[in-house]
Amino acid sequence: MKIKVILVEDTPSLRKRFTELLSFYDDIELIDSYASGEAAINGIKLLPQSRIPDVILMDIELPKMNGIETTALVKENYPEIEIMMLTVFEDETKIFQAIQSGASGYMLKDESGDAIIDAIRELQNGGAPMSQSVARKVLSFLHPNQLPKAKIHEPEDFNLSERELELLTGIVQGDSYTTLAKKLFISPHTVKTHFKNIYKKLHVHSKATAVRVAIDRKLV
Amino acid sequence: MKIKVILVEDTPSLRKRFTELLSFYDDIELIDSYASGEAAINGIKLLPQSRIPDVILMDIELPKMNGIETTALVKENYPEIEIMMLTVFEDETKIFQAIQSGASGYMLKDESGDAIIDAIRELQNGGAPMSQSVARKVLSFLHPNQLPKAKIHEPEDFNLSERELELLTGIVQGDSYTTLAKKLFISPHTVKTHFKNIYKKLHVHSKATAVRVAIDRKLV
DNA sequence: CTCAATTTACCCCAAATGTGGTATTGCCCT
DNA sequence: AGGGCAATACCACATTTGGGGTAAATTGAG
Repeated sequence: MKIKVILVEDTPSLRKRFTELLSFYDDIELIDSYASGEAAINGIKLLPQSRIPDVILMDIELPKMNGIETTALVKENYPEIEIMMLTVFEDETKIFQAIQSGASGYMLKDESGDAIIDAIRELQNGGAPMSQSVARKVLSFLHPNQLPKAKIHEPEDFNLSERELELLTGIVQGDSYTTLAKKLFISPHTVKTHFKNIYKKLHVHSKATAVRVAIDRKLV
Repeated sequence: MKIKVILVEDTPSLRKRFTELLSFYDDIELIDSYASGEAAINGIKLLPQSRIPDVILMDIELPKMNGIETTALVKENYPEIEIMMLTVFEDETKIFQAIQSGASGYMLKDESGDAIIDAIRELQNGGAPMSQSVARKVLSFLHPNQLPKAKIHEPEDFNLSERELELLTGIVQGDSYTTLAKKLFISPHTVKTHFKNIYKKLHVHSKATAVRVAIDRKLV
């Protein structure tokens, strides 16, 4: 029995690449491909029972309804379909949301064709294929004490300065004032000063609430 | 440069199996093997800098000090060593604790030799190799809809009691121990006791991290 | 009924945090 | 040249927190 696959990808060149890739393997059958989440949702509805896919390759960065929302919708109606996210980004938030929405695989688009094919098979087989760096980040979600520190910010139009955000990120990741001071090569006094200012700007009075606000407002 | 590996495994037959396995690959060098956590801790201390391993293969089921405790100790002193757990069980609690203790790989012992070797390479390379079923379970920790499943299971030591969840909700909302005590009509001492227990279950050591974990894992 | 888990409560003490200050340096902007 | 602001650093002091104990009453399952 071939693994029935559906592709959701808006970039024509990538759609072509994956279509060709899948056609090479005779244990895999590409049922259909769609350029948007809406099209996929509607398209799958029209399929006869025998054509319901086993696996969906889902681009995260889709126009309008993105891959994460689409995944949530698909899983709602077809919980047995396995979904593999495809993306160029290894953004922690996206990874986390993708998993929450019901995806069981998360591969970066720059993986080799072989890796993608293997991942499809593994997914079908009950596994959870992830690109190496993604797997590490997933573990880090469960590992409060040493979360990855990467995090590159874009436009900082907020009240908080760059530095303040850096400090805030630190405490969200569980650092104490002193460890934060060591990490940033500044005095613990300075860290305290920064937090006094951060607290004023966020209108909070404790680390715990600062963490809460930071996460809620997606500051970090 | 060969990948320097240390093996911690108490079963002689398995120690033999892995020792032989590793000897077949010339990009991997078995530095030493130990039959207990204590021996490993002491042995590693005596190694010259140049012989500090890159990877430790750690049996979970060790006598006295188990693999999880040993891992935590090793990572405390050598955070750069990558640790791969080896076990016959795919017990959710063990998986969770292993990750918390600092392991980045988790392979079942019945994997093929090739799979183990690939996993060592992947670990060294920044990945997080996991047996298929383990990877699925890891995702399930992050999947809110499947979390209740953990509750059905055995004494999962990360399952907070009703009351504990109530307390946790309090601090996520910014309460201090004392205000929480007033709200719940209990003594501040009791609040402290609860948090000591909550921290143990969540494997955290501060309000800030507790808040982070609570939100991430959708406990509140 | 009995045992285990939960919830309650207290002691002690070290460490971390929150708040009030003041002050210097360097930078951008006008 | 001067004003504003971000980043740095320090002092002092009260409060909160974290971690080590111990131990009671209550509840629930078997």
